[in-house]
Amino acid sequence: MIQIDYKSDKPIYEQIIQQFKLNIVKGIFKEGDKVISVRKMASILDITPSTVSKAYAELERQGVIETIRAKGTYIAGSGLQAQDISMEKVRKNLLDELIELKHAGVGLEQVQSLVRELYDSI
Amino acid sequence: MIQIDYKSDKPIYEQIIQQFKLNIVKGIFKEGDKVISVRKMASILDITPSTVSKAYAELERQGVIETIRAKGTYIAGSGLQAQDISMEKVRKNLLDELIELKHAGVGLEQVQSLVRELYDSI
Amino acid sequence: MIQIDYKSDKPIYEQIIQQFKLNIVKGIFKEGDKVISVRKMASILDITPSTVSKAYAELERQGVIETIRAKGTYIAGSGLQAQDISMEKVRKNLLDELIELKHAGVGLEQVQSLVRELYDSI
Amino acid sequence: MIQIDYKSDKPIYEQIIQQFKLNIVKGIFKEGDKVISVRKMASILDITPSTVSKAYAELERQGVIETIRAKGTYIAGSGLQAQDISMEKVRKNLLDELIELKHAGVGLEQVQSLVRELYDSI
DNA sequence: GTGGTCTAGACCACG
DNA sequence: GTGGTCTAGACCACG
Repeated sequence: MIQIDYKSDKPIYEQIIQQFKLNIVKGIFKEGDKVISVRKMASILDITPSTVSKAYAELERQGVIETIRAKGTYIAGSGLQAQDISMEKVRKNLLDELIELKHAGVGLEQVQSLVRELYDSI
Repeated sequence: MIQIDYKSDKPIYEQIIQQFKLNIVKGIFKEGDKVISVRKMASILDITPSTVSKAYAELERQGVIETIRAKGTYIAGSGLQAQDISMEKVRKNLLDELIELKHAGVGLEQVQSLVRELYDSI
Repeated sequence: MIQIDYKSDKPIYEQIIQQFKLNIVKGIFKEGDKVISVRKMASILDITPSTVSKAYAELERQGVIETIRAKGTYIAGSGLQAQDISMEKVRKNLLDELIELKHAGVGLEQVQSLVRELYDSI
Repeated sequence: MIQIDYKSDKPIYEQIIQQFKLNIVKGIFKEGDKVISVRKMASILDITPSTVSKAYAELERQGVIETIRAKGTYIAGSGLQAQDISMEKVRKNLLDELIELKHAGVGLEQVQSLVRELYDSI
């Protein structure tokens, strides 16, 4: 369910966050689903529980999951999620990549086609 | 010419690299233009020279600038540049942002429109 | 009568305690009223009886309810209750929120108006 | 500058956050002031750096401080801060204390007077 | 059993 | 020197 690239320069806790969002988009994680516990996730991924904890805390802050005391963690409803996205940050990151592409001589049409391909692959 | 956001989480040397590419795309920097020296750039931006050095080294590696011994550094021709772009990395980063957007419920058409807007603003 | 927010970070037993006080203030629970048993409350709220037990024990310690051996539990008279409030704790918690508000630039008058609104809503 | 009550049930990192806000309100910390480094704060308070780090991360999320890469951390402008306060949470916590007070028989006027006293003491 | 807090470090990129 | 990430745990309240 959760694929971690240990060689990536992207922090593990960020990879976990992204994988959660990916699984939700793909319909693998559905609203109300119980999320594997911090300890179990940690032992499966063979990382320390604090790293998983950090990811879960951020996911909760973003409204992606909800924690119920001493019971566990659950996938939240999609209602909460949409509003919390930091569009400003996404725009900036997107702009960074587009500068890279435009500088490399890739035209808007090719970019659009790449975007479509990637978006549909999600 | 070079705008640095010191509060950004993006490393300063990466910001310099990006600003060079942006200036080239915008036509502000043209092939054969002399590039300000490491020391001058460092004093203008009020940062340590080694940071500028790191940026220039990477720009040279990517074929964006060329250093001619004892003469100085120049903007390279666009021929060299195009091939060195790391499409793999751009794809990955683009995918990251698209996951974020799709999870937030932003549809492909809206994404395309955002991409067009940003691309054209460059 | 008793509303529990299972997603809240406030412990369930504390929520029960507060709901009792709220019901008494609102006149829904009156002196001498029989209080539902631990087991019934637990099954109604779908929580473990020990949690209800913990709430009742604290309510009794605070003089809000009284247990009469083998007869059951009852809402106590208001005489007992007033004195047991931990003003020190309330002051501290109140201060915490006021610091938050003052830091956010909310003036005393706005705070007073908010306090009035909330107090009257109880 | 930063007073920690090690006996308090309030987490240390939350106490640090609150002390920052208090110092800003009191004018002890001013916009642009350099904030003591994570390591120094940790050694002064005799706690582990990760706890200070957690507090700083949350303060940054709230826009109270800003981190400049490898240079250090600074008190942010008050412009950013006001908007980020979670009024919902403050309202809830305030309501909790007001229920406690109303249940204890404390009238609105007394509450207002207490609020004034505490607010002015900040 | 659950997540939250904290310890006491290590290693890292950045500047 | 700086903050960010991660380790490998301990202890805790809650249920």
